[in-house]
Amino acid sequence: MAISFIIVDNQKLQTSNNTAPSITRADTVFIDLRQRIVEGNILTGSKLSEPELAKHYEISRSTLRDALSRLEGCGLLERKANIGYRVVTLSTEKLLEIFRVRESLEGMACRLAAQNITPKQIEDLKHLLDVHNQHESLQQGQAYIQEEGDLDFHFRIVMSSGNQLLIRLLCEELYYLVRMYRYQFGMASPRAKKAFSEHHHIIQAIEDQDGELAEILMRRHISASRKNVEKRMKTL
Amino acid sequence: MAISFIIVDNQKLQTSNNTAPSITRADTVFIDLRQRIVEGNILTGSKLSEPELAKHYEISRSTLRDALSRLEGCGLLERKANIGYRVVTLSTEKLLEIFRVRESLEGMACRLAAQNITPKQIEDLKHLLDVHNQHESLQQGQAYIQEEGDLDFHFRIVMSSGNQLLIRLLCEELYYLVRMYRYQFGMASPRAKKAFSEHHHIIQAIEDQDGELAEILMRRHISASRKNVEKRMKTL
DNA sequence: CAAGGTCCAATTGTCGACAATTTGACCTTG
DNA sequence: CAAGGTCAAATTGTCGACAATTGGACCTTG
Repeated sequence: MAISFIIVDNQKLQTSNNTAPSITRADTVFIDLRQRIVEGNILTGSKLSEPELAKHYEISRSTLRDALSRLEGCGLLERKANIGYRVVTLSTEKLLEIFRVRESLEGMACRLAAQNITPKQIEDLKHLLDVHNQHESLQQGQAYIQEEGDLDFHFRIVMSSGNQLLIRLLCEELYYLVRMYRYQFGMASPRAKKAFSEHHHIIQAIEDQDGELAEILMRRHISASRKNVEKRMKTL
Repeated sequence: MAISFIIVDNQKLQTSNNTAPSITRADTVFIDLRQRIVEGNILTGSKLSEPELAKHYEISRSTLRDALSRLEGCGLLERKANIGYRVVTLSTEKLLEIFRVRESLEGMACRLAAQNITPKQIEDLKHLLDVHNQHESLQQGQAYIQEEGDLDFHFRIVMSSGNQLLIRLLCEELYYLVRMYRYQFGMASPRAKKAFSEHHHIIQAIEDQDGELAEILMRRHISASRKNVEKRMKTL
């Protein structure tokens, strides 16, 4: 049921090289706040009260501000001098902007993955698709899982690109925003079956080490999602 | 002589909408530290001593840490829990990663600029090229100015894309890293004349509203720089 | 009643001090 | 001499308090 191991894996990756995890109080608050924001438990666009939050977490404002500044770095909060932090406001325009950035960055990630991915990573990707396929046939319409699975797929491809900068920009920043939109806009895509097919073709291109094709396919895949949103936007 | 108005313009853009600039002490330290890091006055890879820096700027550690956390958000500093902040270490591998990301993001920026740019912005771009051309013919070999001018060109195109996310990722984060590499690796490109020609073609495609071509040309332009670095890397 | 000014409460920015952790020197021990 | 332990100095993490700024209620004034 719970497919989104993303955050956990992400954390592990950052600290697995060192001997000690070395988790700090600001870290835990950062992670908890991030989840609350992404899942919409803290309302979009709302202003954060530092005294209130500090009391809630039973920490000092200094520690809280440390966590908040990191959330700003992820693009989940905005800050104005002498006014404070606000949760970013979601909008269809911003969502379309994210699609454009993802289209270019993940296209490149595919191109690089085609030449850098390991056999084991390919097997894992294929296995992931199988799992998704089973879930899909068992309980079709469960768009939530489908969407989370989709992001998991994209996540792994980016990780396989081997480009640390790409990984940071997408997996540690943009994908949290993406998840935030999915939670709060609840976009149950009617593209489920098409998306499966597209994922399959993308993996095939990567396995064939055809980076050029893999990039094109991924860009089309994301572009189709964007157009889907644009279409729905016009009907409203 | 001084072409890099980039930072100033950048600041203005952020605060021009509000009535008050509302500059804070952490802001000034942030900006000053950013410049010192980019220009290499603070050594790459060196560890920052919070007490020392706080004393230097005559501020408290809290204020300093505010500035440092923002620099971490820009990708100029790295932080480890209980150990502290370090200036990022530069490497050819990382530089190549940046080129890959720029290739994809700025390609998209060009595509979008082709459909969103205003006539005035086009004129300004052409004027900028003229200025660069004059500087080039007057004192050829002054690679420093050429390189700064090149980044200025890229900067303006991204600004013309109209995509706020792209603008933030490139103009407010990645370009400071790029400038850092240029200052410290001092890559006097032998591509000066070619680059001029390429810039010209890119502007033409944008003016013709041919987004597809503009993207291809920009990607080639950046890809050529990357290959240039890769070639040099092998000869060493 | 609208426009503007004045004040006070609340919030953010900044500070210095203490607690927890790391680092390195020094010592012990096999 | 190498490996590991111990301890102290230095550094980072965290805290609570004060200063500066903002926001809004209330009042004044045309």
